[in-house]
Amino acid sequence: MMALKKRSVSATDRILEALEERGYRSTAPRRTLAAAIGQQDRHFTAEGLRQQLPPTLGRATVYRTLKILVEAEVLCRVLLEDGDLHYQLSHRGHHHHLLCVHCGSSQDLTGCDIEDVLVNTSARHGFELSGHWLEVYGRCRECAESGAAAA
Amino acid sequence: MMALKKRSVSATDRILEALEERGYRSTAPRRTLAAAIGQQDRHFTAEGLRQQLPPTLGRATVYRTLKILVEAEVLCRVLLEDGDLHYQLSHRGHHHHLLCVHCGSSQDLTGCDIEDVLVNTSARHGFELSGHWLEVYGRCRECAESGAAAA
DNA sequence: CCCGAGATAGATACATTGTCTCATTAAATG
DNA sequence: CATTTAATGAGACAATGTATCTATCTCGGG
Repeated sequence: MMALKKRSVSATDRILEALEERGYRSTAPRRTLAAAIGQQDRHFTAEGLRQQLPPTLGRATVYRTLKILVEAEVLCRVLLEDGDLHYQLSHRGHHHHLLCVHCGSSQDLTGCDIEDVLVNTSARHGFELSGHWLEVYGRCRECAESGAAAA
Repeated sequence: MMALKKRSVSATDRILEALEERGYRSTAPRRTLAAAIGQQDRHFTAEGLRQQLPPTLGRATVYRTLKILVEAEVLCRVLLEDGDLHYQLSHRGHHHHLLCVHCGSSQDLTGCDIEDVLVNTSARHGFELSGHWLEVYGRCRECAESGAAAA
C-alpha cells in the first residue's frame, strides 16, 4: 500500500526545513513544536497550541518559535472577526483568507484581482501603496449549504 | 467674522448625540472624553488618549466608553501595520483606511469597488461573504512627493 | 425640589498575550 | 570531546483590556 496521506509529514518537515535553511539549530523543543503545528488542521492560537504541548516546554519558546516561523513565512497570522489573533500554515507568500465564521475553517483566497484594485484605487488618492492586510469573513460552501443559521 | 472652523465642535457633539440616542446618560466623564476625542486629528490609542485626560478619570471608563463608541460606529478601530490597535473618528458606516506609514495620517478609502471584487471572488470559492477587514499601508501624496525615504 | 431606582464611575484585582532577562543546557564544529 | 554560542525554561515584567465592587451620579416621578 502506498501512503494515503503525507500532509502532516510534509507540514512538519517544511517547518523543520525552514528553520534549518535560516540557520536555526535543530532542537528537541523545536521538533516537538513542528510536529504539533503540523497536526493542526485549523488556525490556532499560541496558547491553544501550548496546551497541546508538554508543560515542560516553556512559554517563551512557543512564542519565540512562532515568531520565527511567521518571519520565515511558514506560518501566517490570521485575524479573526472578534480580534483574536490566530496562526496557520502558510502555503504561498502573500495571500488572504476566507474565514468561515461558522465552522472556523479557512481557505486561501487565490486568483483574485484585489491587489490590482487596491493599487488603482490608492493611486486615485495619490497614495503610494506599500502593503495591506485583508481578512474576509463569511460562511464556507458546506456551512452555507447545510443551512446553518445565518450570522 | 464667521466661525472659521467648527469641526472640533461637531465631532464632540456627534459623540454626545450618539450616546444620547442610544440611551446612555450624559455624565461629566463622558463629556470630558467626547471633548478630548473631538480634538484628535489622528488615530489614537486608548492609553494615548488617557494621558490627555485628567488622571482622576478611571481607566475602565476610558475603555468602556471607547467600546460603546465603536459599537455606535462613531469611532472605528484602525489596525496599524505593526499590530497596534488605534481608534479614530468614523465618518461613514463601512469604509477602509489608507494609512501613511511615514506621517501617520489616514484617509478614508472611498469610491472603491473592493466590495464588489470581494463578493465575486468569494462567490467563486462558494463562500457566502458576511464581512471583511481591510487596512492599506503606504505613503500619502505629501510624503511621497516630499521624497521621504522609502519604507 | 427632592427621592429613589438604576446606570455609571473609579479603584483595583484579574486576565490575556506577549517580551525580556538570565542562569543553565544543549547543539554544532573543529 | 572540548569549546563556542545558540537556545531553553523560569519567571519577572509589560501592555492592553475586562470584571468586580461600592460609592456616586443622573434622570424621571411625585
